[in-house]
Amino acid sequence: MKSESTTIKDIARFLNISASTVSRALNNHHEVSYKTRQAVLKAAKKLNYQPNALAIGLVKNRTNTLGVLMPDITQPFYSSAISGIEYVAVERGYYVIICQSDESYQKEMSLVDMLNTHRIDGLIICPATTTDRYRHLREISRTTPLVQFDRIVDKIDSHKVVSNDYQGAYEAVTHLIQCGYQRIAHIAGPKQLSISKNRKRGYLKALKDAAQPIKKQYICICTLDKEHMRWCTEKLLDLPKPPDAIFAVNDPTALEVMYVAKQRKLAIPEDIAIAGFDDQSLTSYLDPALTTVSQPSFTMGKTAAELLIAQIESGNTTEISFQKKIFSTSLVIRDSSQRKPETND
Amino acid sequence: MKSESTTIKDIARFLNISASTVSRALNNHHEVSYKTRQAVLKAAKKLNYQPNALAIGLVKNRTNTLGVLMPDITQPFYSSAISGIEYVAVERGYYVIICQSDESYQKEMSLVDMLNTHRIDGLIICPATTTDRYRHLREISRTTPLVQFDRIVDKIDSHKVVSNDYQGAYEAVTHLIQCGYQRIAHIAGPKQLSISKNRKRGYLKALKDAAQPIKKQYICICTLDKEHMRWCTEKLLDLPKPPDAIFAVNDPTALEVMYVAKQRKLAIPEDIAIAGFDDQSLTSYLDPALTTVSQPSFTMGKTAAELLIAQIESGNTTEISFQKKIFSTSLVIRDSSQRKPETND
DNA sequence: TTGTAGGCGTTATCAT
DNA sequence: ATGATAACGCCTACAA
Repeated sequence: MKSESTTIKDIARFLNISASTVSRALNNHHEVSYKTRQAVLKAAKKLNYQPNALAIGLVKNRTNTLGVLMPDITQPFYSSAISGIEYVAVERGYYVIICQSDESYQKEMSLVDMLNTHRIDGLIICPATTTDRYRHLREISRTTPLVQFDRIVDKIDSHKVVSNDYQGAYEAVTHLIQCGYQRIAHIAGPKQLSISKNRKRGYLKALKDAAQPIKKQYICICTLDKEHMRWCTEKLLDLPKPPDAIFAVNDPTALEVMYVAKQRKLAIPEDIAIAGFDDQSLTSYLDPALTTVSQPSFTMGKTAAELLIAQIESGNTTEISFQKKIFSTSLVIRDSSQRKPETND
Repeated sequence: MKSESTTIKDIARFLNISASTVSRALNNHHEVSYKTRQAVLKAAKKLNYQPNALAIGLVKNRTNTLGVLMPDITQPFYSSAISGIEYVAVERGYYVIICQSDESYQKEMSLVDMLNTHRIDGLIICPATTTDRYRHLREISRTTPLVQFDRIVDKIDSHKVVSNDYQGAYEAVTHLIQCGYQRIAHIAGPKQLSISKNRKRGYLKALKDAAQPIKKQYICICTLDKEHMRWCTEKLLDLPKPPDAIFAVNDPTALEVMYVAKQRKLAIPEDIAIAGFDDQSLTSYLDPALTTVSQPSFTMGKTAAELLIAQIESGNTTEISFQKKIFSTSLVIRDSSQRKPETND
């Protein structure tokens, strides 16, 4: 079935010229006569010629292909970032191979391997929640330009693109405090993730700055499994003095908090306020609409691709100075955190 | 940067044997002594050998790679299908290249081209809304196994995987009728899409079977742009006799209907009922929770991959008899369509 | 069991 | 301006 694709040799034979001339004509090498170029292009069209990227990659040692490895492409934050990556990739003549690790360290490693094997020109990666060893990153970064995205490992040298998780969390929690909530809990992400650490730091600092007590039992470390998100929520709500607000490490978690709260017939935001992180597209349609920290995911994706392509095309001549781009977040205040919406109106 | 990857020649030199022996050892060719195989494997590990998929693909004319081309990977229906595809692909030793057309015919064509150029072994495709010519499909299907997914073109020979759109729509509209709604409108998808046609047919048949009048002004053909979804809703609600229920061609559309209805302070489902199609993950969190038609997207993806791989591995010996797998849907009744929830309790 | 040689489709170098 | 040739990394007859 895959047998009869035409090659430059076929074109050459068809026109009674050499394969190298055909190759040159196809690649706009200036040293080929207008006439032959036209003939070649015409023949190529007629014979339905499709270049073989494998062969080209083999000789050029370049594939014009970027790898993108994300934990879960169904999450709007990632899919929006992917759109941003694709946007600049296409513009710059690169193809994109998208992969998802499903938050599995094993799958992540095997995918990095396959991407390496496919000789991608560069990789944008956001590690899985379960990834706590980084040899695969360090190794691929020695041979392939790498950009770390969102969840990063500081000690690994590469460009990095993140948002200001610390600041975003700080603002969200400060907002809750200003709304009068007194017992603000936090469902945090796995400890090894940079975003978890930074968002938790923001949470703690906000409490501290407002002279609110920090209580250990109000902080729950979540694996980010759906089940565990609910379990954490239940645990918090079952405390003798349950929290009156929950700041969740991300929107999927906030959603589960809301689910459990509704099941318990708690009024949101009267009995309990909820805030998330990400600004996923549907959060504004929820009841009540979710207060959350918005990240410029599309722009972040674009930036990651730009850094990556720049590094690829730098030719590696000089030592690269790696950049860490930190994007500002913005707090989106909606109904899930405003105890008395529209009273002073 | 991409220079120093080790090849089988390096291993051969290292061990003072020939490259072909190394190749055989690496591929478990039974005619190689246990001793040399062990030595080769050890050396491969030590030198950190990574096979070059380009070279292998070039000689084998097989890449062990499947292409997946979807309109929009952010929609849960598609991303869930992709997960299903990946699930069986990984199991069977295939890699998956995911692409999205962003509902653009141009992008779709150029992506098909690039996938072809990369010599994928097979393709699973769901065409863009704007795709109304199918030469690219017909052409790639002549050289590459193809599975049409969800939105299909009947006249193009290939395996097909769809859900029973007609039946699903019929059941949804019948449900609305049974709930007592009298003026049921339909926001349909673009005419060229198979799913639009079939869901509309189901809508019409349900009205007919219930002896409800079919009114042209209650049917709105939508491009599936967000703006146009809202515009269609506005148009329907502005009718002298506005509908008391709207059946939307998919969940994103239903969401926009809900948005507009809420803006107009219409009570759902008292003033107007809403039903969608897809059962996207967040629809159950909405206010009110959305009645919708659920499709087994993950299983559909799995099936598509299975059919594709079977065709790839059939060796094309005999003429293939193409299958059309039609999956049953199931109606998920939630609050957006039940005029008096919890009254008889 | 192992080595040699040729080829997969393309580009690049060197001639002509 | 064009052609011949080697090379990219790997596999596979065929030969030894």
